[in-house]
Amino acid sequence: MTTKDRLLAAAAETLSDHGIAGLSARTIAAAADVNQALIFYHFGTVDDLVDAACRQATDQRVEFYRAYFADVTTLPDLLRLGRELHEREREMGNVAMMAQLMAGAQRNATLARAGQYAMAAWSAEIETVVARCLAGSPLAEIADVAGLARAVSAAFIGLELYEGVDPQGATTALDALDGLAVLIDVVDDLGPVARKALRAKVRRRNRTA
Amino acid sequence: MTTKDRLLAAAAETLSDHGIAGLSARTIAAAADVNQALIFYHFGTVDDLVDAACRQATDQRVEFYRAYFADVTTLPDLLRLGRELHEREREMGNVAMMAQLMAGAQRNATLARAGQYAMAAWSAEIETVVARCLAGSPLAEIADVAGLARAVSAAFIGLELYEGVDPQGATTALDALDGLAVLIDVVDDLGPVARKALRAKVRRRNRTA
DNA sequence: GTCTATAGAGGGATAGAC
DNA sequence: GTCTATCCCTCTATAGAC
Repeated sequence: MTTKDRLLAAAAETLSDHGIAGLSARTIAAAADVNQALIFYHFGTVDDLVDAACRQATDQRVEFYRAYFADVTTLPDLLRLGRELHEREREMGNVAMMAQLMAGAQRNATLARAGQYAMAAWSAEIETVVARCLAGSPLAEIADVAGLARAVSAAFIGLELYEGVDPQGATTALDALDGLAVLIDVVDDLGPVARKALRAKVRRRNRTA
Repeated sequence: MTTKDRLLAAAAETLSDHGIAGLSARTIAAAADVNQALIFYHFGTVDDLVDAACRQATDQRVEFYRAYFADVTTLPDLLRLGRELHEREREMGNVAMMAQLMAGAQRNATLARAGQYAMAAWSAEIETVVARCLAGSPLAEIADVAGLARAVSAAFIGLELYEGVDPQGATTALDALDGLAVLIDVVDDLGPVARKALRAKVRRRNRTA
């Protein structure tokens, strides 16, 4: 493993372990067991290192899940995978890394670009799966899949942060969202008359919007 | 306005303006136009000041919206108020403050308590309104209102952070969530037979959960 | 590529005058 | 309560030896 790779891995790890407020060239170098000056030799600035590290970490995790996502064709399956992804990435610290990146990105142009990249990568992945699961359901006509995928990604970040301050509350929140899954069945079980009325309602809404 | 009050206001403002990474006794003191040493005289540590500031700011905003919430009795009204609240608090920087607080709270016990307090305050407020709006609807049987209120609060935080890195993406995300509102009508328009089937389905799910 | 050393700025916190 | 001055630490970044 090269020094550059050690630094990239350590930067992502430090971001999730110490948060954006505890991130520094020194803390990253210590985690990588690398001389502090090498950060500036290899990456120029700390921000540029963090930028590269977050992009790489995101690419790796999205790539890892691509195979799992490919198997998902129904919304209940997707919900299960979503919860599994939440648990696993929580342990891996990847969502935490994203959350801290997003917090730092609010007033930092370099991190903002990295944050946008990471959100776009996850959203695109989620979008294709949701679109596949919704094919044939009346929900496909109701939902803006691209927007929904972004909303889900953003909500993940918020839930991760909430879990950090109130784990019990976060569990009840996730359970409540799970519970809403029956709504999907309701729409899918709609008879032809009700479906037609629904379609008309959606059309009316889209015209006024 | 006393020095203490100036510091409280400046701390909340600095947190949203500079982020948790740019927060320091010196930046807060500058924003308050107050001598830096007075932070430690009045609050002991910077964390304790931020803690008090976030609690006070949250109390004030929740109190401000209580009257608006009291008028809301239907879910469409609630959605409108939610979006209005989102816009206004975004300008006021209150959601940004919350988001930065939550990011800092992940590895800081003092901020974690403040974060938990703020989330609980908003969630409690939202919970009572949602419960009122759902009264009489079959949704009341499906939804865990307490958990849902927490999920909504957490999602707000995530959307705020997302908006900071990709405003356009955040708008499509919010629009997509708005679009799902027709699902509420679908359930409310269900006939008695479908309602009974839905109730049975929910009971079955709750038994296995 | 990697190391030590250090410049120069900014950080939390305290002492002590007023 | 408020001020100045200061201690001592950590920060980013660079210079220069190896």
